[in-house]
Amino acid sequence: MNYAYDAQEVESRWQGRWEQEHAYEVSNDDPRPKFYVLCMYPYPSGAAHQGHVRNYTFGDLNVRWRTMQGYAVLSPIGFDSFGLPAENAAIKLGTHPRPFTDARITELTGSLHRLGAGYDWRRVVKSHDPQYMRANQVIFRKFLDAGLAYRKKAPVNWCPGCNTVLANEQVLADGTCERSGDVVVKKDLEQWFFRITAYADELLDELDRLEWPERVKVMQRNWIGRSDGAMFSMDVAGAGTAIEVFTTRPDTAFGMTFVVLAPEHPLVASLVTPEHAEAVQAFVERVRQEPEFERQSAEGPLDKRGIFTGSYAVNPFNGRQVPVYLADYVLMGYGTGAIMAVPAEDQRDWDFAQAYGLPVVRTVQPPAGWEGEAYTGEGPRVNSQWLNGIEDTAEAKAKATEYLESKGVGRRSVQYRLRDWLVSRQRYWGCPIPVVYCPVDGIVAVPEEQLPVLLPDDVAFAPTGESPLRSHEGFLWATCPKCGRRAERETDTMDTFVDSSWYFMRFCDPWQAERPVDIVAAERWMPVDQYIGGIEHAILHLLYARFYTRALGDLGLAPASVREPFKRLFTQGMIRMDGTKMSKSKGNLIAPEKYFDSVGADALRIFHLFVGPPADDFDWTQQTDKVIEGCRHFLDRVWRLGTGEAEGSRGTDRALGPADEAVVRATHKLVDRVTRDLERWSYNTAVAALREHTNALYLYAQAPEGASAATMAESVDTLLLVLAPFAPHVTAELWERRHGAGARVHAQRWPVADPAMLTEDKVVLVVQVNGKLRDRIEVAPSATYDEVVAAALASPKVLAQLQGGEPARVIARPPTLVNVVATGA
RNA sequence: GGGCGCGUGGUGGAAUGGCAGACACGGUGGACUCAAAAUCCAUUGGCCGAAAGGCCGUGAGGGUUCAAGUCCCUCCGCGCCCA
Repeated sequence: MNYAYDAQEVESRWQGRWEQEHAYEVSNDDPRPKFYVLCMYPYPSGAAHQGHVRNYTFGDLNVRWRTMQGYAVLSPIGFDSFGLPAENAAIKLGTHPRPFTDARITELTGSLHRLGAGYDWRRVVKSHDPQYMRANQVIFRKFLDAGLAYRKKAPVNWCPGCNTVLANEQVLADGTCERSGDVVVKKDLEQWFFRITAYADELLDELDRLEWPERVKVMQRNWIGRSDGAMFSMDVAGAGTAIEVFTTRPDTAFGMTFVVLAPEHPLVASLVTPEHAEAVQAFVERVRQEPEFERQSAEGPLDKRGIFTGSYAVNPFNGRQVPVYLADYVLMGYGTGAIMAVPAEDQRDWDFAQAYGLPVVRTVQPPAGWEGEAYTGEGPRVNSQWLNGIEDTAEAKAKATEYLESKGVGRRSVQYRLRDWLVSRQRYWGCPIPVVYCPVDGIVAVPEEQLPVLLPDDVAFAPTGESPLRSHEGFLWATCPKCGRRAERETDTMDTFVDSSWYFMRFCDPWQAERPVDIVAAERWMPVDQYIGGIEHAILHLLYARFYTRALGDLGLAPASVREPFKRLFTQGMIRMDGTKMSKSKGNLIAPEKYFDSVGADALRIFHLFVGPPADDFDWTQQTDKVIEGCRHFLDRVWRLGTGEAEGSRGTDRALGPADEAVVRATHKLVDRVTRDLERWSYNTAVAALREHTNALYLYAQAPEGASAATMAESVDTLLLVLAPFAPHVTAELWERRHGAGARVHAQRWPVADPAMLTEDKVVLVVQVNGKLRDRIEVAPSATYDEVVAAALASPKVLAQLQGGEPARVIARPPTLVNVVATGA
């Protein structure tokens, strides 16, 4: 291909200059108003892929644009450098994860430089840096002291592929590991947890205040899953024991016709009557083998999924005895592991009742003609004694709860779907949990002055499935900080989501050696004004980071005033190929380096900005290379404008005519369009406006009457200014060529359109008859209602449509539209 | 099963209830050239027509409105989240 300029030469030269000139370094006492732009820091998997390019292009666009608008922009970058792939590679290759990771970071850093992204490289944070590990461990200690970190035995998700436990958030809906795809199994293990549930209400309520995509907020709301209801106990007839149940619908309790327990409920043994013992035991055994996701799914024949225990519970509302069943879909982990079943108002209970021949008692009257099964809508209470007639569910719930409280058998209760965050991982390449187990003192945190607990380098990686820390004598054995006896060191490391839960605050002052977060610097920069990343982090990372920000603030480790880390969030679409996400593990990568070498980084950036709405997924196809070529073609045209090559019939200065004035107006319009498009994240239409203007300037240059040199120069300069955040290298080069050595386009002020120049001197009046376009008439922008109506009714095309008849009605929106309604319409 | 989102030319996509298809990719024609590449210009939703022009057209069907891709209802298909 013959290109108008040498992109590789221009790009590498400007990348060097930005670095020499410290162009995107910002000091914490910069007097300008602050703006914090952050892209989710990458896991260093090697050279950048197209997803990175897209993400960091969006970020850099914001950084450069906001800088030109006069902000002190904090634009840091770091590396999420702990994690399983490095360890798996080490096992496979017989190397160590550290040099492997460091090499990948070097590669990725190279890609980011070649993309031309403007970062404050002094502020780089890496998860595996000893300073960062120390800070992580300091935070862990504080969590432990505050009761936010605790250890308990629990049935946890074990991934046989990763040889470690996983957080609930890392298990997909089909019961497989989000990373390896293996089926996750349940194991009872002692593990470390973070008490994220302590913040459940706040995490839920304050979602409303965030400028985040609605669907991310919905996902978080669902994940937290707050249910308001009541808890109450029911005596078991003749057993001297009671079952505690949680329900969101205490108002329907008169319709309870049975009770269902989770098969692993501790009361099961004492409830089963001798004649049912054998069958129940077999059932419990079978359910234990079922993966949890199957138990929760609505599929499968219900008559195989439950069993009668032989016992009866007493409904405290009406004293009636109802049979007690076990069913696999009731889970011990939610509520109390026991539910009251009201088939009339719950579809799953209805299905169960049908399968086992249990009665149905309606307590909410469905509307006339109701043909459905369970009815969950509003209606008057029936068959419910003192609740009868109440229409409002909230009122009925409150009355039912009051009744339970007055009888001393129950109370109002709020349940969450959200569980505490399991943070232990039985893997090497992560931040060690800084505790030791002393035979006398039990769990003892490693004192702050002994931190960081580092990972030993002299370890052997073998595919045994066991962390090499378990067999490293030097690491394993420690001295109890309290009594000095020999103590065993914790060999579990922290979930890598711990690292990413607060790194954005570390960037504010990564040199702070004493504390994880420098309070003054964080007060200066936080919250992140614009956070950019993938939708796949909608729950995990974004929820953990919100929890951490609050916890650190409450413990005095971060500014208490900062409750939310990310003020505005943008979630970019995925790059897909053949219907799946483009990723290294899928082996369908199209490396950006190839395009850096051919069309250049600016063209690839323009492509990612232009190809569609940034939030939408993009399918990479055979035609994509052509589109990228086209983006380079656009930059070539800008180049020719910038260097004057395109000005074929260069006009001398002369009195400005209508054509020149049209270009001036178009230039103001360009500024207005691009600015508004940047504000609304509509980069594809912004690029369209830039291309449109470039096309217009080409035609202007070739106009037979010639172009005004001054008008041309001014318009091209403005084009370069607003293109500068999109294609930084080529605009930097052209600006310097046009304005002399040392001139910097990115140091210019972002232009502002003159509102007076946004109006046209003529507008097109659209004339419709019965809503159909019939004519276009040029009128003055100041045309009045009467004038446009008169113009429309004078139109021969309108007259032809009216066929001599009178219009029934005329609607006008001067100066652009008239709709003539003919008789009969 | 529930919730949310999305269906627009050959393709990616554009369109505060007011000209559907901006801007591109691809196609077609032309200029330049010995020729090609590159570049530049024109044209490009479908159907009828020599043209002027007309008719149809935003997943399907209905509705609201002077006017619907856009708002409302039903259905179909796809995607995501929760079950």
